[in-house]
Amino acid sequence: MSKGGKILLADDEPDILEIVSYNLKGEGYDVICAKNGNEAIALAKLHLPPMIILDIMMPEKSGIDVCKILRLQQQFKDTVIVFLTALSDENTEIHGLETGADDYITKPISPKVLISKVNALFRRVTKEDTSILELGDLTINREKYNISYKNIPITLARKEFELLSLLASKPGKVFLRNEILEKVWGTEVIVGDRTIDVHVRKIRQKIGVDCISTVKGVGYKFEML
Amino acid sequence: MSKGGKILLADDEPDILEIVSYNLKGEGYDVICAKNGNEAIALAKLHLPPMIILDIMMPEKSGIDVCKILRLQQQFKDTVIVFLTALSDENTEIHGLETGADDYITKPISPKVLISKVNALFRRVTKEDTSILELGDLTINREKYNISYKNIPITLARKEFELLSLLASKPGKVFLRNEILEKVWGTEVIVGDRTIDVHVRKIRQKIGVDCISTVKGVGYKFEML
DNA sequence: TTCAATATTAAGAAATTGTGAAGTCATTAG
DNA sequence: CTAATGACTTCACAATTTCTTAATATTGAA
Repeated sequence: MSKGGKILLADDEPDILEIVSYNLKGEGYDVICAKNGNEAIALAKLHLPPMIILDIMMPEKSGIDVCKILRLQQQFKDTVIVFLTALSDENTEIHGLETGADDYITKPISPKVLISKVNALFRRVTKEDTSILELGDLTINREKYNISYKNIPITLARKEFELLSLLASKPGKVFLRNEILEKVWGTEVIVGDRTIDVHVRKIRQKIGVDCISTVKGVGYKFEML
Repeated sequence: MSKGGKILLADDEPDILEIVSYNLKGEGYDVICAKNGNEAIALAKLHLPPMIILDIMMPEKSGIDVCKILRLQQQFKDTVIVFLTALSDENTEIHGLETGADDYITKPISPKVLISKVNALFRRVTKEDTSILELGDLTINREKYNISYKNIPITLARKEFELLSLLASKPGKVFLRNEILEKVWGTEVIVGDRTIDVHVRKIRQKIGVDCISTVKGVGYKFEML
């Protein structure tokens, strides 16, 4: 499942840039790299990423300086800013958080910790309250991960749920097969042509009412009849 | 099923007043109705309800005005204020939140969403019973760090307790494995894939009833069956 | 009618979770 | 100080469910 979030990463050490960006890309993030503080500020203004990871020790401008400068601007009010800091320097860590950072990651960087933190922070900003969808007799509860038709609970497997959830998020809209693959399966996973059909069939079968209609040659759409 | 909470509801449309108050009363709330802004302020001062639902477009004083006025007074510092707003006007929504509202509900009003939000907000205010959770025959005492099933005390280890406590804090909600790791173990600690399962098994074993259900590929949820 | 697109089916691949046993670590009792 | 205990984690593999594929039938738009 593609997360599709942009992350601006700034560090003067090419190795760090390389390893961190590799890991984040593997998680589906869009990574923009900067080699120093000034470049970071310029790219931040250009891309307005929801998350910025800054090394503290950088030429031109330190991560702390960059953070201070960005925080002064309204458009970076809600941006998540994370510092990269050497393990030894605890004072800097504290200093960083006081400056307006949301978290910090200590070097040497453990890919697992990095990913875990980034995911956690990202989830915090992307929390949508679209948890309950009501569509006629059909109720989809994203939080409870279940659906019910005429108040009778129906169990869907993960892919089925995500597929239905996607289609139902915009009733009437036709989702192209590509679009569905990208959002439910992600860009990296390749599956055969018939996979979507099979899932659609299972959903139709389980719900018992045809709320998904086929638009031949185009895609599928959710439609309560 | 009386929750015993008072809610002040202000709207100039009798139909809305009717339908919202009907639904809230059905949930056990005490509803006080006001037909305009001034009446809302007067009734708020009289009853001091823990929650106030305000339509934005009202004669005499708009919901936003009412909110501003109330927020200036110490006694409404912790009152939960929710706006009713027409779906179209997104700017107003934002404006509302900036004015000091806690949430907003868009028209047309879906009873389920309404109730769900009101319950959630009410729960947030009524934080007192955070320490003792009662879920059917299961009682979780967060303060004493122990639980009992059908009045028989059961001893859980710390991680087990925290895990159960987390899941039970939102019955029905599916907690992703990531979410669980983050909240019980923290972002820094990395544990293997099977760790959560093992703890879940121990909890199931000790309680004897399967109150934790697996949502394959997603996570776990608490559910008294 | 034609034919590419979609539906259907069943089977087996793949992924995820359950389980028992064993190992590590810290704390406590003797 | 040492052994014993219990909490926590890991591992290997079993059990289960979910997902995908491939083969065939059916559909519907041009």
